[in-house]
Amino acid sequence: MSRELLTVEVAVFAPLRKTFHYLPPAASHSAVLEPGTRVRVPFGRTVRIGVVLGPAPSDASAKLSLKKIIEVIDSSPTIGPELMRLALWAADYYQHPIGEVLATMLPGPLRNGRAPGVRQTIEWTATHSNELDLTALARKAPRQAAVLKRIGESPAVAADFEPLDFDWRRALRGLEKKGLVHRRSHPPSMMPAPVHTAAPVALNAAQTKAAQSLISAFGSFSAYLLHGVTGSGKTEVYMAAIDKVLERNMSALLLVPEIILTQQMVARLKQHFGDAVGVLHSGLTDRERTQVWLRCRDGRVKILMGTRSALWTPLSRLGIVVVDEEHDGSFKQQEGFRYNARDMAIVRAQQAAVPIVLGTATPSLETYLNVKKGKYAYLSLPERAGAARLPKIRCIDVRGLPMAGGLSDRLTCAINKRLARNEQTLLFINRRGFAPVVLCHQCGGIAMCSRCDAKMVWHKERRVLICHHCGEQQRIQQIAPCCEKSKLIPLGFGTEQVEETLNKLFPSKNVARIDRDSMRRKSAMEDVFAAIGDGSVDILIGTQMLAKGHDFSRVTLVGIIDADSQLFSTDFRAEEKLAQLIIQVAGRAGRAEAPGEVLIQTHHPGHELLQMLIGAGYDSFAERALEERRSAALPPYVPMALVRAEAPSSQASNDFLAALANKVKVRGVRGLEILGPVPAAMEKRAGRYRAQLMLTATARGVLAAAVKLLIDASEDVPARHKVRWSVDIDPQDTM
DNA sequence: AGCACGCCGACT
DNA sequence: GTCGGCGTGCTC
Repeated sequence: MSRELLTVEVAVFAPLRKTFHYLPPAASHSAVLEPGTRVRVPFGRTVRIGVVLGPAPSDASAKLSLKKIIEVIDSSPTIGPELMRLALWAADYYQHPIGEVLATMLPGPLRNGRAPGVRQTIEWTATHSNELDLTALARKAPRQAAVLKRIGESPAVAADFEPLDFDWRRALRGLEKKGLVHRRSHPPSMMPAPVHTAAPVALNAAQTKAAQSLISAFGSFSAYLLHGVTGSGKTEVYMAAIDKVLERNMSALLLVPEIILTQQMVARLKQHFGDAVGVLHSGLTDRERTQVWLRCRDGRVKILMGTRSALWTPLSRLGIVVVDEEHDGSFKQQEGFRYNARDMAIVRAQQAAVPIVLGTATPSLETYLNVKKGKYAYLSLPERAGAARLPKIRCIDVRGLPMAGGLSDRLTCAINKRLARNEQTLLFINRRGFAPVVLCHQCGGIAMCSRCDAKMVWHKERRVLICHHCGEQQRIQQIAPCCEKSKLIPLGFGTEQVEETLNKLFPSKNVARIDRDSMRRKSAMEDVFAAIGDGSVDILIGTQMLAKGHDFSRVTLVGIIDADSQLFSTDFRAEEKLAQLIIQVAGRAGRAEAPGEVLIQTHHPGHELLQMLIGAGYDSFAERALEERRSAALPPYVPMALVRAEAPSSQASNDFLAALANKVKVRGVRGLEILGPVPAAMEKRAGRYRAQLMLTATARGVLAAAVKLLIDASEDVPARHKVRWSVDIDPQDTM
């Protein structure tokens, strides 16, 4: 074999748009250097981790003096052929360095070259050695007794003890010492395979039809929009399809937006599928994440439910992909490797030749268009399960109405009615804190962030002013040292203020607030949701955080306190997002027999979007919005890319982007439109000045070529080191 | 991204 | 005379 054949091409974990060639380590045989294998390599003066892409092209390394791989970390590829293919596709589509793409795909420890240490699973068995006296034990050591009771007849594992809200590990140690239990550990692969015994999911006619369509599509790629209002039972359709996937001994990938808010779905899946369910979300430790990843790869997890990054998890014999709430913006990663997990899920399904279903009550305009073009099949669940009816949506024209702390008296009146009937109310305002603007009565000054073009938000409870963009905090006293005795005047209102108003208006009622500030304690969320469930909360006030996923069965009134700020945003997706929010929150009301009502406070009740949405529904709104996008030549009709730059000076960002734009313009790409450079909507953020270049094109290929050209051209722009810049393909927002 | 090389200002 | 500022260039 020739020497060249042994050299391999490696994607080093560095943000470089190049790959590097290495010789195998002395002791190694080339056979183990398959694509996807992790290696430790000398890189400059340091050592880095990288992934083997394949044999190096024979001519490429001729004139280079090659270094040797220090260590081949894996005995078999950590990134299998399917995910390697997806990674290469994504790196090309998003024009992102392949090394960084591969690095983001892996859980932290694997990214750092740690060996995938498989944790042993420990099983606990009761010994029953000497007919123990349970009542005596219960008196002396109630916790140990409770743990022992859990073990019962069959061996128990950690998950069985999780519901116990005390230190059960300690109790187990105690029991072990007494010889009442003993442990046995085995590698997970030795654990008995999870048996799927659940009864079939009960479906109504529409659900059955939808599930049947998915099931009949098994074995080849096809995409579906499952369009169903909240409460129409999309989850049952997924579950019924997944049941059939499991019957074929295949696995399922289920992507969701924000898992903390989808606890109900996790619970239902676990109840139905038991141990075959794995969950990945941002709350896990590195270790937990790696364990789930390994369990998926080894086929122990058959149904993986997770947020964005779960997309990159290896699953043996993938049978179906589900993206729930596909319209949600959180599927798009907003920094680094800016991929859209929903779009990549389509590609993954395509490459794996399996069906994919996108579920939502409010399809994104991208998905709508794909249905119209016939690229996605349309499945709908028109009814709400059970007797529940959809709520009425109405505007409150607040012009000239008396307002208290953001609440019009008409809204207050509606809340009062619910309180009298012992029903719950849900109020939304997309601003945390007490007041978004603070004015000094003495000098008229408005508290601004020193590092951003943004106003400081008053957080009354914490007695600070906070910048919501960079996190900077100022103690209240510091804002206007010249006017120490001055009264501060709050302008506008946030969740804290609305909460205060509600407490004043309804002193005998319970008001709960849900936003990032009130949920800082880890168990806060569970506590509040429990309180809501048992009816001890009368009014709930919160940010969008509240709009996702959770069902509140006793809510009959939803109030949107301020729709106006989103009606007139400069971002081209703002209206779409607001429409989705309104329909999504409407889905939170009136689940049971009691019909719900949605009230939107606005100064512009005649606004076309609101009229359309309320009068004709989301579909009509979407048709109309698509028409506007078409005439404005915006996505989804044209592909778009954004080049973002930030630097310590406004000029540096601007000059750099202008230089890039010129380099591309000189080449005269046909069908390409370059807008900018323009300053970002909030130019200064965290002390850096931001600007952007917007590229649109008549076709994907044109856009891709232009972006490639631009990236190549950046090499000869001397100012490139003065700015931090990135390419964003299919940007979620253009601010 | 690191990391070092390299050429100009204030210090034990 | 040095220590260190961050501009520039490279990493198989």
